[in-house]
Amino acid sequence: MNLPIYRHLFNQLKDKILRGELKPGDMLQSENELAQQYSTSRLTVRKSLSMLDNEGFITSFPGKGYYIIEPDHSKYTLLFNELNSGSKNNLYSKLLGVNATNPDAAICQKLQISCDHKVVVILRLLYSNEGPIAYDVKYIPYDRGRPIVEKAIEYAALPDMVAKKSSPFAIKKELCIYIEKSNQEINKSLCLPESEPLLVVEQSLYDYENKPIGLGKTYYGGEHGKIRAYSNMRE
Amino acid sequence: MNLPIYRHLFNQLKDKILRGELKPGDMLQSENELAQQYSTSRLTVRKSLSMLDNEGFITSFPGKGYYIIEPDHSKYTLLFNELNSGSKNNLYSKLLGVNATNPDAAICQKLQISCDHKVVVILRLLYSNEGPIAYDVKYIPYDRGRPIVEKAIEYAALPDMVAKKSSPFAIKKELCIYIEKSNQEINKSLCLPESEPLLVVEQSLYDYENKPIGLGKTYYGGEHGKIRAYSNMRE
DNA sequence: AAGTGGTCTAGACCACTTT
DNA sequence: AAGTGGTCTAGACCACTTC
Repeated sequence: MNLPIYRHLFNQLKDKILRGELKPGDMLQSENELAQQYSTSRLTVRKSLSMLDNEGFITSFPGKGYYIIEPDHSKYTLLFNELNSGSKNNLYSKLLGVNATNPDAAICQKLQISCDHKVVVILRLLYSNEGPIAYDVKYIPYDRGRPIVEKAIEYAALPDMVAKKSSPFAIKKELCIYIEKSNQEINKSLCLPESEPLLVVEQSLYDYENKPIGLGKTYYGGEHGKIRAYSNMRE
Repeated sequence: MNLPIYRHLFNQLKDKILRGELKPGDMLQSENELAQQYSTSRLTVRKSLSMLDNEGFITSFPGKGYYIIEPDHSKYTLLFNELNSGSKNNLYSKLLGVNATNPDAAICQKLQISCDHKVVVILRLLYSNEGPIAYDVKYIPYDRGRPIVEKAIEYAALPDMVAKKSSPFAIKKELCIYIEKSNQEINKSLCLPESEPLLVVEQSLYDYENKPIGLGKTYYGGEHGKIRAYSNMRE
């Protein structure tokens, strides 16, 4: 094993917290006390404590000390990629159509453009070996000399479609998950009964100045419409 | 302003990454070079770099150097608390009923208990000033001398209901979001048309040994069924 | 052999809180 | 005044990669 000292101290403290020996509100020993106890330097202790801080277990107040935090039970991590739908490993994409049109008012509003602004609309069907999984629509404002690479249209996820001169880190993303009434064309493409409601994952992308640069709507039907999120302090 | 040195260096590097001056795959200067350039010590430089690492911008390889990461575009943060439904600040809770029963097979399976195991079922209606928002059901296995505080039943979120002797950090949580066919009783409670489908947020809680300790299902109808998630490297 | 990051020491000064 | 965390210095040795 031979863990570094800071790792060892980190594990011990984390363990005490997970076992409930240290509870929210409790104060930790001071840096100097811990350094003495573990026969190490203050810096090494600080390394352990800063890791516990980063992982959301403790916080510190100058002149006072370190305290166990009240955990935030409402925070989850959600992994979403329309081309990599969780459980299904082998997800394929089939291009149904591409065109530049004036979309309806709701889409224009979300993209913060006027109604006469041209928008590239990309329609795709996502399917596995067992059949269709989802119907996918992208709306990308057609302007600013932002080229959309041909290859990307069929096989790329939205963030990669709108990849720009600037940094991929500068993109801000939002998801909104909701039910949409059945849509004749989509339900047909997904081999679903006409009246079946669809689970929509709507993905909005914004650039560095918070301008919308892309909107994606992925429609899931039946058993495929399960979006998962998780939260775990233990790992 | 008078920022500490490590903060200053962190901001400068983060800025270069966000502006695209440093792209994924690029290598950073070495710790020693940066320390010289900024007339500071290696430790101070390392502090800046470890912060960039923590925030997912860079990674390092011993003997090689620091590299800009390819950002993970599929990761989102989702905030969910059945009693604090995002936009609506004032959310009230009305207890509809509590009983100990044997729930159906699907619930038993999710709770990993046999079908004759008693389960506490808590039914609540969540509403704002403008009317009902959601219908909420909790299933809590009735055993192990886990007391459920009376006050908690009406006004607590699931993680607080199953608060235990052990630590609140030890709980593992999962969410699953999906559509469920309309339910006569629920739709009526939510003042919805009989046939309206419902958006379900299913919350599973596990203890330190990965044993299920609680299951919550929150049913949203119509306009209230919008679950949001976000991702932002810029903040 | 030289350079890189990973770990660690033994100090120092500061602003802050507590007594 | 004494103790706390926040910042910082100037070293050191190690394992690793590159040349």
